[in-house]
Amino acid sequence: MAKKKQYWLFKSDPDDFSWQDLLESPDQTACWDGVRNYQARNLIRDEMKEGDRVLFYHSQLKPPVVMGTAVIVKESYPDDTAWEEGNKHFDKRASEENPIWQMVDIQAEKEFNFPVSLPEMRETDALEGMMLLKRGSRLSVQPVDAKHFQWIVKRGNRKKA
DNA sequence: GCCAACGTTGGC
DNA sequence: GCCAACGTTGGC
Repeated sequence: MAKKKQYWLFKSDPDDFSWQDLLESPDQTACWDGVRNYQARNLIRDEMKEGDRVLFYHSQLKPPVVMGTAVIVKESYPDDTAWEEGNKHFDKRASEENPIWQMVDIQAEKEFNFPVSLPEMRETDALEGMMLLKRGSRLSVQPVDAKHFQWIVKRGNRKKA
């Protein structure tokens, strides 16, 4: 059953995992491990499909920016870092039999000519209602409307002067 | 570095 | 099941 393509935004603190880290990964592909929030987990487990496109967002920067786009290349499977002793995201309740947490793999698609900044997005009427722009929105993986995704991609990929 | 918003924990 | 305390996220 063909499903309509969906769009997402993945946040990452670049000190933890950056766009550059993704580009330097084998096949420019990495597993998105360490998500420890149920709402995010449910999106990963139930909603994300191979071929869905992703905005790769650097949080914590001044200003924060969307760096480029990626594609989901592997649908959800257990996040084994959850039961890896000493891992930053270790969860003592998790095990191979009861993984609790899930992850997907993403592959870099295109680096923007111009990273699109948060303040720039905030002042854009066309992005009205976008989850990222809502006050107190901390969800680290979140759905993005197609029209919002397309605006950001167009903006990021515009030709350099 | 500050702090608001949010999710989780744990006592009752 | 409520809710206060706490820890974390993340913009500023």
